Amino acid sequence: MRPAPTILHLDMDAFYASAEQAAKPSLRGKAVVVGGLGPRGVVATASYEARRLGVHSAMPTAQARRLAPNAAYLVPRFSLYRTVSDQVMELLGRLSPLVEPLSLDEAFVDLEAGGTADDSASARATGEGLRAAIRAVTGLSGSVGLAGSKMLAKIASEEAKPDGLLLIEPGTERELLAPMSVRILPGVGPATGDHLRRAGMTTVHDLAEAGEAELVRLVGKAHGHGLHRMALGLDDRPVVAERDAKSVSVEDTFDVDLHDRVRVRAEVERLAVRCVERLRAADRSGRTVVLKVRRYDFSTLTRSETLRGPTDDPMVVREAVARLLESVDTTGGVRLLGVGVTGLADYTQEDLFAQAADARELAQRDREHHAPAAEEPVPEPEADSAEQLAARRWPAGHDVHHEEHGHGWVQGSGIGRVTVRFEEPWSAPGRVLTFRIDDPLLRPADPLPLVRESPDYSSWPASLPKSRSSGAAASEGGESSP
DNA sequence: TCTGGGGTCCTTCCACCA
DNA sequence: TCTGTGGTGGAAGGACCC
Repeated sequence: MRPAPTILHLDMDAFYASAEQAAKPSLRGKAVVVGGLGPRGVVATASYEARRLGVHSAMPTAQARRLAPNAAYLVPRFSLYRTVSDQVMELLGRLSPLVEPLSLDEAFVDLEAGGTADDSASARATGEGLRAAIRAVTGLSGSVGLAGSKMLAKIASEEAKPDGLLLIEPGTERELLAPMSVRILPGVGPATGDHLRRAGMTTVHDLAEAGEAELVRLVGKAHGHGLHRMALGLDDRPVVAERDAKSVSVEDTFDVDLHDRVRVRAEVERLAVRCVERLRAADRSGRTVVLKVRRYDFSTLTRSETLRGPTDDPMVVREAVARLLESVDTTGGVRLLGVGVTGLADYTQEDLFAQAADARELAQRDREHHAPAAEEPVPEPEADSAEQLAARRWPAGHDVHHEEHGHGWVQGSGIGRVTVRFEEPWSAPGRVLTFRIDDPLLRPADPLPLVRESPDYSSWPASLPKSRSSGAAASEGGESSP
């Protein structure tokens, strides 16, 4: 029996950029690029207006600026996106206990498990209801794909974009997939795509025809087997609600390559502490410590060390990465450093005190053999320019509050000045004023909700929404917009 | 042109052990 | 005792995803 199309895939449209446009009336209908704004930044999301100019995610921001010099360039505000994401996920949770989030803006839902759909008609109605609910509650649009499997539901939502819904009727999968590029299949990226193309396979039809043995020969056992099944439209992976993280890591790309070995070591230890903070915040510990180094030529290497038991002790992780760094040649320069912990557990081993002592002893011996720590020159912090200081204090796109002018956001900063546009998500586009970066009346502010009058969806999806005036507009102080 | 950050999974190689 | 074999765990790298 063919499965009913009751796997739903939701994908919010240009999520970060749309959230920024919803928060900033003056950006609606304009090209907006959200991503890293430094010399080595890349685009996280581009609004559809920016996409028309050729800007897309993962593109270096410098290249995007050449293509779209007049676009608004903003740094991501994850706290805002997480708030909106929570609202969306909460709505999905009403449809089924089986919700599998993939990221802040994407999730699978098993509608049949939730009893909210059992055939094409009910699935379509639920999908349309969901899109309306998301728009009402968050002010943003999402695209919905419905199919009998995760793979097809995801392809459907991709095809439905932007702001649409597509249901793939059972029985039509192979026909639909056949002419599509192999790149549509999950797990086929640039490398595998090239590999397959060189073997003469460019469409899903080509893969289905090639047969499993040939695909296994080309791309390996696990991948080849999966690829062949997907090319036939077969995918029985279940929607999995809870997924435990398997690793925790932090990494930094430096605006300028690091050459000073002492500075490299200091950065690695700083990352180790940050990594452990994250680990502890998640109430986890880990056994394998990983150091990642990307060199000046973009070559990347990793070094790892497995401890006797899991740890969440910053000292232990710091010392482990310092040992790992010893085996890495950093002459020529380092562009990125990362520290991660894998082999996660919910406990730490009692023995770890001993382990920490061992590590300290090792480190001590190490120092005795090398230059004593106390005599190591402390890396001189590089002097920040006034522009860097301003950009750090007033990041582009972040909310601010001015005692006289009310709520606004940073449009730009530099040379001791910060430019603010005063507007709220529900106001008309506002005016722009410039202040000194140390203006005492200006301070950073929390994002405002994107929707002022949030309708009551508390009994959704069982009944139609009733209008309600919510506390969503509780802006600090409650000033009206200028 | 010049490539982020946070993850997952797979493959290969090697050492160790029975 | 020597040699082959198969399993397992760790290390390293690569591809992919959002």
